[in-house]
Amino acid sequence: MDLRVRVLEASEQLIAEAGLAGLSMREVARRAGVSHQAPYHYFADKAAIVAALVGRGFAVLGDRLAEASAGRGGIRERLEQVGRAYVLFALDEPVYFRLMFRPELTDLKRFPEVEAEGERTFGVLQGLVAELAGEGAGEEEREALTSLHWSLVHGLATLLLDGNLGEGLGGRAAQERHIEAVLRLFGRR
Amino acid sequence: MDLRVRVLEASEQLIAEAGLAGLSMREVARRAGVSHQAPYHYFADKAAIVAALVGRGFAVLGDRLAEASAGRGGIRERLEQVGRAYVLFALDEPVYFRLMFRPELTDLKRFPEVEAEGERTFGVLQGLVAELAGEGAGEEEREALTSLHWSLVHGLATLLLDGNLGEGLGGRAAQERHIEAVLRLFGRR
DNA sequence: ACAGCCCCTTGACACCGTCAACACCATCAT
DNA sequence: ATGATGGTGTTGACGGTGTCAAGGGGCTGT
Repeated sequence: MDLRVRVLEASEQLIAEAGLAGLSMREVARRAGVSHQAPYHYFADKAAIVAALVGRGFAVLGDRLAEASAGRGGIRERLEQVGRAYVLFALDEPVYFRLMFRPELTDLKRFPEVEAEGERTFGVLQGLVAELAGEGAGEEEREALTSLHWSLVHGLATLLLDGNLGEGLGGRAAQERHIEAVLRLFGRR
Repeated sequence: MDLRVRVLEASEQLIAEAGLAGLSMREVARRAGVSHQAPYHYFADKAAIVAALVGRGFAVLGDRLAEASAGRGGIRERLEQVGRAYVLFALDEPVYFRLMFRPELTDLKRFPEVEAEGERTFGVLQGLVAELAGEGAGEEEREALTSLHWSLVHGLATLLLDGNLGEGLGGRAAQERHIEAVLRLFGRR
């Protein structure tokens, strides 16, 4: 099989096992069954591996958000669907989600195509918010409304993922109920 | 001067200059003007240094939140003040803020007193939200309301800090205006 | 004078990311 | 058929890291 994808898969698995700090070029090579330099034929350096994973993450999240936003219902309902999809993505794919928002690992400016993928993903939310704001809204208000929605789901996702929202939210079921409660509260406005 | 605090200050400065990934035990020792093993007399390992900084960060944030929550005005106004203080803390002390929510660096369970400091800090927000919810509210609803508020400000802080909210928010002034706009939007409910 | 402790140093080890040089092997033009 | 080429992988080295182990020097209390 293509070494390139083997490297990516080994990296993902390694992070899942040993955490972000445990990602090691040499261990990845070992798991892929090649010498410690082989991965360098496909990735310029460690940051490039991370960037590739981040790109994948953005793609998957983008798809999920697009799917959620394409559902039936009014703008508010669809926006809530997108928010739910965002938070659930973080819980489903903790490795990707964490990687995507850990700028000290990648400097995405070095990888413009990944950055572009990120903006495409973000665009889904942005478009929906613009629709909600209506034609008459000024740019500033639209931006604030976007930040409001994004901040809420992003904050909820990260806090939940890092276990900061109390120990009562141990199981997946409790987390999902909590997400629903928060979204419902937010939607009542 | 106490080597312990010199180590902490060198660490903080080093992170500010070289980023979280740039924090190195040996470089810290070098900057403190001691041998590479001297810091180990005060900190068991690298994670212990980070934990000490995190504790400091929680203390400072806790003070700021307490101050903000003690102002005049109704619950809603004070809650907004607390939210503002939270986001501004992230912008004022990016090193601390980032450290505080990067669990792969510390495993706070190893440092219960730091964890406790964090919970104390969190308690400020929690208390205020409880007041807002009123006596009649159930535990679940109170928790959801807490998460709602915390998620919003936490998400806003992290997205702003990582430069994810668009390039137009380069300067501090623009950031503060944006924060106000988002908080105003959120408060209108 | 001497034992003990605190603070610190020196030295080693395994591991890391990455540069440089080389080996293999399929492809392809001659 | 041959020889050059280029993609794919190797081995080896370098300087850096975190941390363990051992020792050293100067107070302090006896």
